[in-house]
Amino acid sequence: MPSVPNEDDDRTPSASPKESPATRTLRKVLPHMDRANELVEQGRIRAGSYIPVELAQLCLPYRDPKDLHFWERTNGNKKLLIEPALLPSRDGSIRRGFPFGSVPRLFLIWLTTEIKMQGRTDGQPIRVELGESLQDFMRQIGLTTGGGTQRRRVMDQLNRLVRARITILDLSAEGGAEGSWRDQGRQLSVASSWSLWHAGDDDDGEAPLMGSYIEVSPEFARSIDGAVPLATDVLRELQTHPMRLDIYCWLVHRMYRMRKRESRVTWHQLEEQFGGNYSQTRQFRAAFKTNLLAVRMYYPRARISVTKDGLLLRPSPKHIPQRGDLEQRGDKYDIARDIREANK
DNA sequence: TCGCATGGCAGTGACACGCG
DNA sequence: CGCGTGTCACTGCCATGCGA
Repeated sequence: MPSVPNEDDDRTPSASPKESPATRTLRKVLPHMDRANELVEQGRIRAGSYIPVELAQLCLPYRDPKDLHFWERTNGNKKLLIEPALLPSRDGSIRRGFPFGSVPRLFLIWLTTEIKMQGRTDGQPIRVELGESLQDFMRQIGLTTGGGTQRRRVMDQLNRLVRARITILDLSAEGGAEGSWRDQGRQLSVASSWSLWHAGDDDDGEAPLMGSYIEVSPEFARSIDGAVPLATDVLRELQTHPMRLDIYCWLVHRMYRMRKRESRVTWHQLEEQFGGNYSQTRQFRAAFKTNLLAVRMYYPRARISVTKDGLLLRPSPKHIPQRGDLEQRGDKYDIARDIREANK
């Protein structure tokens, strides 16, 4: 990522010049505008990746939840529950860890896409090879190749994701008489078995993922029916922002499935779905608006308005044009309109 | 109640260096 | 030459506190 040189020595935050909210929002999202317009202009918004519907609606942690016993997110009558992975160390000790950040999100998308490409529907176990090497794999999921730090992080997050217990609860189950109630849900854990080489265990330090594979759990394999199509080029642009990845997947899915004339989502609902652990709703609101602004640059035809109460969604052309849809080219992004809305 | 300023913490990327 | 490791700067998420 190119870093913008600063004229003054601004390592001391107090020395930074005063910025209006609009300027700050602009500074955060403007780098995306040219790139977004380029992708739309060149017709490069096309399906190349997929994500299961449940995971487009519910979010993994942005940061390490550390010692939490479980992680939960709610969207309408669906709840995502993640129990931490139990991670073996070389010395035989076990530690707990949640998958978090961009890596597991991108990996889930990559995995879903791989399964879809295999096109298997015979119900037999699906085995996904993780690539010739870790670098190869990282290129596939759009992570820039870096040094050993990056590779270790990816391996760590893969282990966390593969071993974590993921459950989708259905909260719509009606209550019975005398206070009785029904609990309904299903497992969505990623793998039923796996074989992962750890970089540190390699004798020569080469090709740490050679021979690594994941056998996809039947539940996860089933979840890719009707998976949401995403544009790989957009994912690459948003990859360093987990919240933007979540908003992008959710927005594409909502517009993909939208049947009603309009749909409203309150700030409370958005916070339950996307919010990290903000202590105040207004803090979440500010962060969400900025990130939504960045995402909308890649989906300029999404008819979405930010209101005092939340979001107002209207039926929109699909993000990924399908056969028969009109070409998206030529749709320029109206940044002025969205800056106004983001600062409402 | 809300917007805003400020700052801490943690994750991430770039880079230099050492090693085989 | 490729990989691992450590360091530093940058960035995003989030908290605290103040004033309108």
